[in-house]
Amino acid sequence: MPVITLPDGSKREFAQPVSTLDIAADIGPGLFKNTVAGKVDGKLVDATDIIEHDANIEIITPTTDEGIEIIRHSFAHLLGHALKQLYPDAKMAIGPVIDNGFYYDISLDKSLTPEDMQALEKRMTELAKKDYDVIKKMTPREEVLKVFAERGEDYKIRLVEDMPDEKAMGLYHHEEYVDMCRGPHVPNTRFLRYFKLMKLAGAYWRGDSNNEMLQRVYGTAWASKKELKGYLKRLEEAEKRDHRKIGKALDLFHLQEEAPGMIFWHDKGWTIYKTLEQYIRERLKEHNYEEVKTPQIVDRSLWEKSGHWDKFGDDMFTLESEQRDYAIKPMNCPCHVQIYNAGLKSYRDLPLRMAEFGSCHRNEPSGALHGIMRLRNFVQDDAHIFCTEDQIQDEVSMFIEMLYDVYRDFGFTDVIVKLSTRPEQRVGSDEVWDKAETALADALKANNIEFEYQPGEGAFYGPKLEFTLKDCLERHWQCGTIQVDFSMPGRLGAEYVAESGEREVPVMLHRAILGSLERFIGILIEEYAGKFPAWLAPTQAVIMNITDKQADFCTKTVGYLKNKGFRVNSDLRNEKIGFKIREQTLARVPFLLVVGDREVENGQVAVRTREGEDLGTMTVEAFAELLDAEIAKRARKTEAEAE
RNA sequence: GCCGAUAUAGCUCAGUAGGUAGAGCACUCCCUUGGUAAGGGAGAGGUCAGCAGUUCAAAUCUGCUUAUCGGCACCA
Repeated sequence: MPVITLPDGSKREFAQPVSTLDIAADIGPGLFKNTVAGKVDGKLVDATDIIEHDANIEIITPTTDEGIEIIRHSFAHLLGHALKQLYPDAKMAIGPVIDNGFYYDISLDKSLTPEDMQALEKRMTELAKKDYDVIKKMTPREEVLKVFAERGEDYKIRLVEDMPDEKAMGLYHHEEYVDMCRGPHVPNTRFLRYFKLMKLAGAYWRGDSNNEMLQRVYGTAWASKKELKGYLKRLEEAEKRDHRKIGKALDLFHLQEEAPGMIFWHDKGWTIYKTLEQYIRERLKEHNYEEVKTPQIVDRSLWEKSGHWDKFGDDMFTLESEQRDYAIKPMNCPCHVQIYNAGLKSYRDLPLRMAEFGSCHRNEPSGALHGIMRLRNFVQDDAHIFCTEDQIQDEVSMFIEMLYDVYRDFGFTDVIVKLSTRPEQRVGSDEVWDKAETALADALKANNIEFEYQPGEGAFYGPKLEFTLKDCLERHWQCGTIQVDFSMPGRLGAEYVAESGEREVPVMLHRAILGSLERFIGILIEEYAGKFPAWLAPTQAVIMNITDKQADFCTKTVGYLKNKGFRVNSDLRNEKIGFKIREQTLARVPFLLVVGDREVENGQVAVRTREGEDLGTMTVEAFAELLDAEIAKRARKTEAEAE
């Protein structure tokens, strides 16, 4: 008879096999009511699954991470239940859990509309309120196939066919609706209360664009009303940080129909851009990079040699002139190899670090464009390091340090790092790949950086590290990267004279810290919600007068500060000071300087931050020092803030 | 590229029984010279994304095109 050990170490013995629900009931009615599922010897099971042997049991309640995940998963079934009632012709595909919610992919001739989504939501609520029991039945394979065949669930049958070794599947009966799942699921729909259907979208069956497109319904689900409301509120707040909205509101840039995927930078946005570029330039100098500039348009033959014409031909912008084919460069590396090749190189020249703020054009699929995060024309803080195989690890390690140092200046602490390893189609021997992958991993480990592997996701020419940042809606964007390339130097005839006197082919490391400057600025806008730290702010301070009488003093002060290299403006409009403060605050200017008769008399300015903090009155010289100090801090966080 | 939605003044948005457009903010002018998040008044501003079609009549209905948004696929 099973002896059950609970997480606190206490043991209970039962006269016959029991379920997690039975155990919960034995402990108390409150726990019984809150039992979503069980965890038997570390494995999640349905609350009704029978435990026959001695085991360690944990009871999963809605307030745990596992509990809410199960609830979300069951919401997918509830959506299926409602969908099949409203649209009996729908064929159900998959309905998994995702961050904050769930979705279900279905096949249906009719296109679902937002109104349909409301009706679905209503039906789901009605069904859940019936508090019906969800019945799990382990069902033999043949019967499962029969059930789904009767119900016309073609996709479910294909899913069963995907699991040739499984003899039986868990079928979950939601009244007349049946779904298949590994589980566990909630034992009763009373756990399914706090949710909202969020959006409709298309999605390819099995995630393959060669397959038909299904309709996907997304929902969010939570264990309590408070959490649901909190999530929706967070979403709403996050949307206010959208770089497209702020970019327009702060007059940073715009895009228009005539140049899809390409930016028109306005003065203020371009100021940020230039500051960023100049900053990186300083870092490059510190790390012994040389900077070059290469042509925008290059003859087809070079792209054929590099392999891009074959592999990415359709994604390049091409043009023809005087019976020659050209491509607008989609990347800088082949051009950098041309510079490397100009003049014989010795092993003494390596590592050779060649940087360029290279403007690239790629004809991205229309559906991929996204604000300034994904463009058809962008500039990378690109560089290529030509080195020997033995130098790879040191170079990678130095690069990682440099990258993190830069990211810290922007206040980024949450960086997702991925190591993509050899894909099926690749160049180079396994031995060299081993060496390169190990070099990348070791460099990360040496810097104490957590990372995840992405097996098979490397480029055909070598493995790569990706440094990914998140936007306001938690979408991931790759920014920094370093990639080992065994292929291109050889293809383009790069070589150096080794110590032995023999000619050898160097390895090439492609690397970028910000990635695309445009994307990085997009991320920054969302990270700061438009409140750029002083060193990046397009306007660092605005000086405003109370009445016309102080206009001259303001103009003089602006002149003084501009002379010192600060980005400062005056606001001398015939408006009340409250109005000007409001406007400049909304424009996210970090420092607002107010000048009235009192200040003029003492040769001072009254300083206020955009957060509304009063820094008191001070001399213009004192303010210049304050601003200098603020700029020098960049956006680095103190240790406490970084936590 | 695929599925769906959207496109109205500089900006944010109203405008459902088809009858040649409206608000707030911004802008211009006038009054106001006022100490830390909106002082008052007047005025100007739109080929309703583009192109076809239906109709006596189209911002409104239909089709196509373009762009944008949300996903999917892609991302050298």
